[in-house]
Amino acid sequence: MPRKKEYIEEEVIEKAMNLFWRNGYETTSIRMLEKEMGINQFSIYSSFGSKQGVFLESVRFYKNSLKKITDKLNESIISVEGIKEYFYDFIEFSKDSEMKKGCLITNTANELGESADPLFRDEIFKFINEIRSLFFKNLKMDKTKTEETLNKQANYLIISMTGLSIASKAFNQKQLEDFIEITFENL
Amino acid sequence: MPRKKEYIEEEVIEKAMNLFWRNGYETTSIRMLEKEMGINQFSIYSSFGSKQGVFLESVRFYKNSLKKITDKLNESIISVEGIKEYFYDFIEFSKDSEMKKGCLITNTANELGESADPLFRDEIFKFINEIRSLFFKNLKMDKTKTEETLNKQANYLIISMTGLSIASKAFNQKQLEDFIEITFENL
DNA sequence: TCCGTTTCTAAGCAACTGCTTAGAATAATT
DNA sequence: AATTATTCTAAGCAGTTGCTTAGAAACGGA
Repeated sequence: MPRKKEYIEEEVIEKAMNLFWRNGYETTSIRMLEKEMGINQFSIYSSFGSKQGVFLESVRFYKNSLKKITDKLNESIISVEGIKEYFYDFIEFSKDSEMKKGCLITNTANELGESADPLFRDEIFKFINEIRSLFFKNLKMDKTKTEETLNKQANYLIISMTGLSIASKAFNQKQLEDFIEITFENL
Repeated sequence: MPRKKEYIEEEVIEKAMNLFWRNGYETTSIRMLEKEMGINQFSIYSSFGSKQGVFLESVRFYKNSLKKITDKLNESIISVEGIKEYFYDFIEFSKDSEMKKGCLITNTANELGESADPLFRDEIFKFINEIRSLFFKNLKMDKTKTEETLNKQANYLIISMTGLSIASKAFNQKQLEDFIEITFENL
Protein backbone atom coordinates (compact mmCIF):
# COMPACT_ATOMS: atom_id res chain seq x y z
CA MET A 1 0.00 0.00 0.00
CA PRO A 2 2.63 2.58 1.00
CA ARG A 3 4.76 4.63 -1.30
CA LYS A 4 8.40 3.60 -1.66
CA LYS A 5 11.31 5.56 -0.27
CA GLU A 6 13.43 7.10 -2.98
CA TYR A 7 16.70 6.93 -1.09
CA ILE A 8 18.74 4.47 0.94
CA GLU A 9 19.44 5.67 4.47
CA GLU A 10 22.99 4.30 4.51
CA GLU A 11 23.83 6.11 1.30
CA VAL A 12 22.58 9.50 2.41
CA ILE A 13 24.23 9.12 5.81
CA GLU A 14 27.57 8.57 4.15
CA LYS A 15 27.14 11.89 2.37
CA ALA A 16 26.07 13.59 5.58
CA MET A 17 29.10 12.17 7.34
CA ASN A 18 31.42 13.61 4.72
CA LEU A 19 29.86 17.03 5.12
CA PHE A 20 30.16 16.95 8.91
CA TRP A 21 33.68 15.68 8.56
CA ARG A 22 34.70 18.54 6.32
CA ASN A 23 32.84 21.35 8.08
CA GLY A 24 32.18 20.34 11.65
CA TYR A 25 28.85 19.98 13.38
CA GLU A 26 27.83 23.58 14.00
CA THR A 27 28.80 24.96 10.61
CA THR A 28 26.83 22.26 8.81
CA SER A 29 23.23 23.41 8.42
CA ILE A 30 20.14 21.43 7.54
CA ARG A 31 19.99 23.25 4.20
CA MET A 32 23.53 22.13 3.44
CA LEU A 33 22.61 18.59 4.47
CA GLU A 34 19.59 18.69 2.15
CA LYS A 35 21.76 19.49 -0.84
CA GLU A 36 24.56 17.07 0.03
CA MET A 37 22.28 14.19 0.93
CA GLY A 38 20.05 14.92 -2.06
CA ILE A 39 16.85 14.60 -0.07
CA ASN A 40 14.31 16.96 1.42
CA GLN A 41 14.18 18.24 4.97
CA PHE A 42 11.05 16.26 5.56
CA SER A 43 12.85 13.06 4.64
CA ILE A 44 15.79 13.94 6.85
CA TYR A 45 13.55 14.51 9.84
CA SER A 46 11.35 11.49 9.26
CA SER A 47 14.38 9.24 8.88
CA PHE A 48 16.67 10.62 11.56
CA GLY A 49 14.54 12.79 13.82
CA SER A 50 16.84 15.74 14.20
CA LYS A 51 20.15 17.23 13.17
CA GLN A 52 21.69 15.48 16.15
CA GLY A 53 20.18 12.24 14.92
CA VAL A 54 21.81 12.68 11.53
CA PHE A 55 25.09 13.40 13.24
CA LEU A 56 24.98 10.41 15.56
CA GLU A 57 24.23 8.16 12.60
CA SER A 58 27.13 9.78 10.77
CA VAL A 59 29.42 9.00 13.68
CA ARG A 60 28.23 5.40 13.62
CA PHE A 61 28.97 5.24 9.91
CA TYR A 62 32.37 6.80 10.51
CA LYS A 63 33.31 4.23 13.13
CA ASN A 64 32.30 1.53 10.73
CA SER A 65 34.43 2.99 7.94
CA LEU A 66 37.36 3.07 10.30
CA LYS A 67 36.76 -0.57 11.13
CA LYS A 68 38.98 -1.70 8.30
CA ILE A 69 42.10 -0.26 9.90
CA THR A 70 41.08 -0.85 13.52
CA ASP A 71 40.44 -4.50 12.70
CA LYS A 72 43.85 -4.73 11.12
CA LEU A 73 45.40 -3.36 14.29
CA ASN A 74 43.29 -5.62 16.45
CA GLU A 75 44.55 -8.68 14.58
CA SER A 76 48.14 -7.49 14.36
CA ILE A 77 50.75 -9.71 15.94
CA ILE A 78 53.72 -7.38 15.61
CA SER A 79 53.21 -5.28 18.74
CA VAL A 80 54.35 -1.67 18.58
CA GLU A 81 55.09 -1.86 14.86
CA GLY A 82 51.41 -2.66 14.37
CA ILE A 83 50.41 0.57 16.09
CA LYS A 84 52.86 2.48 13.97
CA GLU A 85 51.21 1.00 10.90
CA TYR A 86 47.88 2.12 12.28
CA PHE A 87 49.21 5.68 12.50
CA TYR A 88 50.22 5.56 8.85
CA ASP A 89 46.95 3.87 7.89
CA PHE A 90 45.07 6.66 9.59
CA ILE A 91 46.66 9.57 7.76
CA GLU A 92 45.92 7.68 4.55
CA PHE A 93 42.34 7.12 5.65
CA SER A 94 41.77 10.72 6.71
CA LYS A 95 42.90 12.41 3.57
CA ASP A 96 40.31 12.73 0.86
CA SER A 97 42.15 13.71 -2.34
CA GLU A 98 43.74 16.99 -1.31
CA MET A 99 41.24 17.88 1.37
CA LYS A 100 42.56 17.19 4.84
CA LYS A 101 39.77 16.26 7.16
CA GLY A 102 41.46 14.91 10.24
CA CYS A 103 39.29 12.62 12.33
CA LEU A 104 35.56 13.26 12.54
CA ILE A 105 35.49 12.30 16.20
CA THR A 106 38.53 14.27 17.29
CA ASN A 107 37.28 17.25 15.33
CA THR A 108 33.98 17.08 17.16
CA ALA A 109 35.65 16.60 20.54
CA ASN A 110 37.55 19.76 19.84
CA GLU A 111 34.47 21.64 18.73
CA LEU A 112 32.41 20.82 21.81
CA GLY A 113 32.18 23.84 24.09
CA GLU A 114 30.97 24.19 27.64
CA SER A 115 27.33 23.67 26.73
CA ALA A 116 27.87 20.59 24.58
CA ASP A 117 25.36 17.79 24.25
CA PRO A 118 26.24 15.03 26.76
CA LEU A 119 25.15 12.45 24.19
CA PHE A 120 27.94 13.65 21.95
CA ARG A 121 30.45 13.62 24.77
CA ASP A 122 29.60 10.02 25.59
CA GLU A 123 29.92 8.84 22.00
CA ILE A 124 33.27 10.54 21.68
CA PHE A 125 34.82 9.36 24.90
CA LYS A 126 33.61 5.84 24.23
CA PHE A 127 35.40 5.89 20.91
CA ILE A 128 38.63 7.31 22.30
CA ASN A 129 38.67 4.66 25.00
CA GLU A 130 38.12 1.94 22.42
CA ILE A 131 41.19 3.06 20.50
CA ARG A 132 43.21 3.36 23.67
CA SER A 133 42.20 -0.19 24.58
CA LEU A 134 43.40 -1.37 21.18
CA PHE A 135 46.77 0.22 21.85
CA PHE A 136 46.89 -1.24 25.34
CA LYS A 137 46.06 -4.71 24.10
CA ASN A 138 48.72 -4.47 21.43
CA LEU A 139 51.40 -3.21 23.82
CA LYS A 140 50.60 -6.10 26.14
CA MET A 141 52.05 -8.52 23.59
CA ASP A 142 55.40 -7.51 25.00
CA LYS A 143 55.33 -9.56 28.20
CA THR A 144 58.25 -7.68 29.73
CA LYS A 145 56.20 -4.51 30.23
CA THR A 146 54.69 -3.82 33.64
CA GLU A 147 51.08 -2.74 34.07
CA GLU A 148 52.33 0.75 34.84
CA THR A 149 54.42 0.95 31.69
CA LEU A 150 51.49 -0.32 29.63
CA ASN A 151 49.23 2.41 30.96
CA LYS A 152 51.83 5.09 30.56
CA GLN A 153 52.56 4.12 26.98
CA ALA A 154 48.88 3.78 26.14
CA ASN A 155 48.31 7.30 27.44
CA TYR A 156 51.21 8.51 25.39
CA LEU A 157 49.95 6.84 22.24
CA ILE A 158 46.33 7.92 22.48
CA ILE A 159 47.37 11.54 22.92
CA SER A 160 49.88 11.22 20.07
CA MET A 161 47.12 9.80 17.90
CA THR A 162 44.83 12.68 18.85
CA GLY A 163 47.58 15.10 17.95
CA LEU A 164 48.22 13.38 14.66
CA SER A 165 44.56 13.54 13.67
CA ILE A 166 44.47 17.26 14.30
CA ALA A 167 47.88 17.84 12.76
CA SER A 168 46.90 15.93 9.63
CA LYS A 169 44.64 18.86 8.80
CA ALA A 170 47.33 21.49 8.92
CA PHE A 171 50.78 19.97 8.45
CA ASN A 172 52.38 18.45 5.38
CA GLN A 173 53.16 14.81 4.69
CA LYS A 174 56.84 15.15 5.54
CA GLN A 175 56.07 16.71 8.91
CA LEU A 176 53.55 14.01 9.75
CA GLU A 177 56.06 11.30 8.86
CA ASP A 178 58.75 12.95 10.98
CA PHE A 179 56.29 12.97 13.83
CA ILE A 180 55.37 9.30 13.51
CA GLU A 181 58.97 8.18 13.14
CA ILE A 182 60.19 9.90 16.29
CA THR A 183 57.04 8.95 18.19
CA PHE A 184 57.88 5.27 17.82
CA GLU A 185 61.60 5.51 18.31
CA ASN A 186 61.61 4.52 21.97
CA LEU A 187 58.69 2.15 22.42
CA MET B 1 33.92 68.20 23.95
CA PRO B 2 33.25 64.52 23.43
CA ARG B 3 31.65 62.14 25.82
CA LYS B 4 33.96 59.70 27.61
CA LYS B 5 34.09 56.00 26.92
CA GLU B 6 32.80 53.94 29.81
CA TYR B 7 35.03 50.96 29.21
CA ILE B 8 38.67 50.15 28.51
CA GLU B 9 39.20 48.31 25.26
CA GLU B 10 41.91 46.04 26.66
CA GLU B 11 39.67 44.97 29.51
CA VAL B 12 36.69 44.07 27.38
CA ILE B 13 38.90 42.26 24.86
CA GLU B 14 40.25 40.06 27.61
CA LYS B 15 36.70 39.03 28.43
CA ALA B 16 35.95 38.46 24.76
CA MET B 17 39.05 36.32 24.44
CA ASN B 18 37.96 34.13 27.32
CA LEU B 19 34.58 33.60 25.72
CA PHE B 20 36.09 32.68 22.35
CA TRP B 21 38.57 30.47 24.10
CA ARG B 22 35.87 28.56 25.92
CA ASN B 23 33.34 28.33 23.10
CA GLY B 24 35.14 28.74 19.80
CA TYR B 25 34.55 31.38 17.18
CA GLU B 26 31.33 30.26 15.52
CA THR B 27 29.45 29.35 18.68
CA THR B 28 30.19 32.72 20.22
CA SER B 29 27.54 35.22 19.15
CA ILE B 30 27.50 39.00 19.34
CA ARG B 31 24.77 38.78 21.98
CA MET B 32 26.99 36.54 24.10
CA LEU B 33 29.87 38.95 23.59
CA GLU B 34 27.67 41.86 24.70
CA LYS B 35 26.93 40.17 28.01
CA GLU B 36 30.46 38.94 28.65
CA MET B 37 32.16 42.18 27.66
CA GLY B 38 29.55 44.20 29.51
CA ILE B 39 29.08 46.68 26.69
CA ASN B 40 26.52 47.30 23.99
CA GLN B 41 26.64 46.09 20.39
CA PHE B 42 27.11 49.64 19.23
CA SER B 43 30.23 49.96 21.34
CA ILE B 44 31.56 46.64 20.10
CA TYR B 45 31.15 47.65 16.49
CA SER B 46 32.48 51.17 16.92
CA SER B 47 35.54 49.86 18.75
CA PHE B 48 36.33 46.74 16.76
CA GLY B 49 34.39 47.00 13.51
CA SER B 50 33.08 43.47 13.31
CA LYS B 51 32.94 40.11 15.04
CA GLN B 52 36.11 39.20 13.16
CA GLY B 53 37.70 42.37 14.48
CA VAL B 54 36.87 41.40 18.05
CA PHE B 55 38.31 37.97 17.43
CA LEU B 56 41.54 39.19 15.88
CA GLU B 57 42.05 41.54 18.82
CA SER B 58 41.36 38.61 21.13
CA VAL B 59 44.02 36.56 19.35
CA ARG B 60 46.46 39.42 19.76
CA PHE B 61 45.64 39.57 23.45
CA TYR B 62 46.05 35.81 23.71
CA LYS B 63 49.49 35.88 22.12
CA ASN B 64 50.48 38.57 24.54
CA SER B 65 49.26 36.55 27.51
CA LEU B 66 51.29 33.62 26.28
CA LYS B 67 54.33 35.85 26.04
CA LYS B 68 55.31 35.13 29.61
CA ILE B 69 56.02 31.47 28.89
CA THR B 70 57.29 31.93 25.33
CA ASP B 71 59.78 34.52 26.59
CA LYS B 72 60.93 32.09 29.23
CA LEU B 73 61.54 29.48 26.55
CA ASN B 74 63.25 32.01 24.32
CA GLU B 75 65.71 32.89 27.05
CA SER B 76 66.21 29.32 28.21
CA ILE B 77 69.75 27.98 28.07
CA ILE B 78 69.01 24.36 28.91
CA SER B 79 68.08 23.08 25.44
CA VAL B 80 65.51 20.29 25.26
CA GLU B 81 64.76 20.50 28.98
CA GLY B 82 63.65 24.07 28.35
CA ILE B 83 61.10 22.92 25.79
CA LYS B 84 59.86 20.30 28.20
CA GLU B 85 59.33 23.03 30.77
CA TYR B 86 57.38 24.96 28.16
CA PHE B 87 55.08 21.98 27.69
CA TYR B 88 54.40 21.90 31.41
CA ASP B 89 54.04 25.68 31.54
CA PHE B 90 51.48 25.48 28.78
CA ILE B 91 49.14 22.99 30.44
CA GLU B 92 49.28 25.20 33.51
CA PHE B 93 48.54 28.27 31.40
CA SER B 94 45.65 26.69 29.52
CA LYS B 95 43.70 25.43 32.47
CA ASP B 96 41.38 27.95 34.01
CA SER B 97 40.28 26.52 37.39
CA GLU B 98 38.54 23.33 36.30
CA MET B 99 37.60 24.45 32.80
CA LYS B 100 39.95 23.02 30.22
CA LYS B 101 40.28 25.37 27.32
CA GLY B 102 43.21 24.08 25.32
CA CYS B 103 44.88 26.68 23.13
CA LEU B 104 42.78 29.42 21.56
CA ILE B 105 44.81 29.28 18.36
CA THR B 106 44.88 25.52 17.98
CA ASN B 107 41.17 25.40 18.75
CA THR B 108 40.52 27.90 16.01
CA ALA B 109 42.79 26.11 13.55
CA ASN B 110 40.75 23.02 14.18
CA GLU B 111 37.47 24.85 13.77
CA LEU B 112 38.31 26.41 10.42
CA GLY B 113 36.50 24.62 7.65
CA GLU B 114 36.92 24.72 3.90
CA SER B 115 35.48 28.22 3.59
CA ALA B 116 37.51 29.79 6.39
CA ASP B 117 38.58 33.41 6.45
CA PRO B 118 42.13 33.67 5.01
CA LEU B 119 42.90 36.37 7.55
CA PHE B 120 42.36 33.83 10.31
CA ARG B 121 44.45 31.22 8.53
CA ASP B 122 47.35 33.65 8.24
CA GLU B 123 47.23 34.65 11.89
CA ILE B 124 47.17 31.03 12.95
CA PHE B 125 49.94 29.74 10.73
CA LYS B 126 52.11 32.67 11.65
CA PHE B 127 51.72 31.78 15.30
CA ILE B 128 52.41 28.08 14.80
CA ASN B 129 55.56 28.91 12.86
CA GLU B 130 56.71 31.25 15.59
CA ILE B 131 56.47 28.48 18.16
CA ARG B 132 58.18 26.03 15.83
CA SER B 133 61.00 28.53 15.38
CA LEU B 134 61.36 28.78 19.14
CA PHE B 135 61.74 25.02 19.33
CA PHE B 136 64.18 25.00 16.45
CA LYS B 137 66.30 27.73 17.99
CA ASN B 138 66.36 25.91 21.30
CA LEU B 139 67.29 22.55 19.76
CA LYS B 140 70.12 24.27 17.93
CA MET B 141 71.91 24.80 21.23
CA ASP B 142 73.00 21.21 20.84
CA LYS B 143 75.77 21.71 18.28
CA THR B 144 75.99 18.00 17.46
CA LYS B 145 72.64 17.99 15.69
CA THR B 146 72.56 18.23 11.91
CA GLU B 147 70.21 20.60 10.10
CA GLU B 148 68.12 17.60 9.10
CA THR B 149 67.80 16.37 12.68
CA LEU B 150 66.88 19.85 13.85
CA ASN B 151 64.06 20.07 11.32
CA LYS B 152 62.82 16.59 12.04
CA GLN B 153 62.75 17.18 15.78
CA ALA B 154 61.13 20.58 15.38
CA ASN B 155 58.39 18.96 13.31
CA TYR B 156 57.98 16.31 15.94
CA LEU B 157 57.74 18.87 18.72
CA ILE B 158 55.33 21.27 17.07
CA ILE B 159 52.92 18.43 16.31
CA SER B 160 53.33 17.07 19.83
CA MET B 161 52.56 20.53 21.18
CA THR B 162 49.48 20.74 18.97
CA GLY B 163 48.39 17.38 20.27
CA LEU B 164 48.98 18.40 23.86
CA SER B 165 46.91 21.56 23.49
CA ILE B 166 43.99 19.57 22.15
CA ALA B 167 44.48 16.74 24.61
CA SER B 168 44.57 19.17 27.53
CA LYS B 169 40.85 19.68 26.94
CA ALA B 170 39.90 16.05 27.24
CA PHE B 171 42.51 14.07 29.14
CA ASN B 172 43.44 14.14 32.81
CA GLN B 173 46.59 15.50 34.40
CA LYS B 174 48.21 12.08 34.80
CA GLN B 175 47.70 11.27 31.14
CA LEU B 176 49.11 14.61 30.04
CA GLU B 177 52.18 14.08 32.22
CA ASP B 178 52.70 10.57 30.85
CA PHE B 179 52.54 12.08 27.38
CA ILE B 180 55.09 14.79 28.08
CA GLU B 181 57.49 12.43 29.83
CA ILE B 182 57.61 9.91 27.01
CA THR B 183 57.63 12.65 24.38
CA PHE B 184 60.95 13.92 25.68
CA GLU B 185 62.44 10.47 26.09
CA ASN B 186 62.66 10.41 22.32
CA LEU B 187 64.94 13.41 22.01
C1' DT C 1 -10.37 2.09 -10.21
C1' DC C 2 -10.65 3.44 -5.87
C1' DC C 3 -8.62 3.25 -1.23
C1' DG C 4 -5.25 3.67 2.41
C1' DT C 5 -0.71 4.41 3.56
C1' DT C 6 3.39 6.42 3.05
C1' DT C 7 6.79 9.86 0.89
C1' DC C 8 7.22 13.82 -1.26
C1' DT C 9 7.07 19.29 -2.07
C1' DA C 10 7.21 23.73 -0.46
C1' DA C 11 5.72 27.13 2.40
C1' DG C 12 6.20 28.87 6.87
C1' DC C 13 7.34 29.03 12.01
C1' DA C 14 9.83 31.45 15.88
C1' DA C 15 14.34 32.17 17.33
C1' DC C 16 18.72 33.57 16.27
C1' DT C 17 22.72 35.39 13.28
C1' DG C 18 25.90 39.66 12.30
C1' DC C 19 25.17 44.30 11.74
C1' DT C 20 22.90 49.19 11.37
C1' DT C 21 20.70 53.32 12.80
C1' DA C 22 17.76 57.02 14.79
C1' DG C 23 17.66 59.44 18.77
C1' DA C 24 18.61 60.20 23.72
C1' DA C 25 22.42 60.94 27.17
C1' DT C 26 26.81 62.74 28.48
C1' DA C 27 30.65 65.33 28.50
C1' DA C 28 34.04 69.38 27.63
C1' DT C 29 34.38 73.95 25.35
C1' DT C 30 32.39 78.41 24.32
C1' DA D 1 23.42 78.16 29.13
C1' DA D 2 24.28 76.92 24.34
C1' DT D 3 27.12 74.28 21.23
C1' DT D 4 29.25 70.26 19.53
C1' DA D 5 31.40 65.94 19.43
C1' DT D 6 31.12 61.57 21.11
C1' DT D 7 28.93 57.35 23.46
C1' DC D 8 25.09 55.35 24.77
C1' DT D 9 20.20 52.79 24.30
C1' DA D 10 17.14 50.08 21.92
C1' DA D 11 14.68 49.04 18.04
C1' DG D 12 15.07 46.93 13.75
C1' DC D 13 17.25 45.06 9.35
C1' DA D 14 17.59 40.96 6.13
C1' DG D 15 19.32 36.47 6.18
C1' DT D 16 19.85 31.98 8.43
C1' DT D 17 19.05 28.54 11.98
C1' DG D 18 16.52 23.92 13.31
C1' DC D 19 12.15 22.19 12.73
C1' DT D 20 6.93 21.67 11.39
C1' DT D 21 3.01 21.08 8.55
C1' DA D 22 -0.69 21.18 4.98
C1' DG D 23 -1.46 19.14 0.88
C1' DA D 24 0.02 16.92 -3.50
C1' DA D 25 2.12 12.59 -5.49
C1' DA D 26 3.12 7.78 -5.69
C1' DC D 27 2.51 3.29 -4.73
C1' DG D 28 0.26 -1.56 -3.74
C1' DG D 29 -3.76 -4.24 -2.50
C1' DA D 30 -8.88 -4.53 -2.97
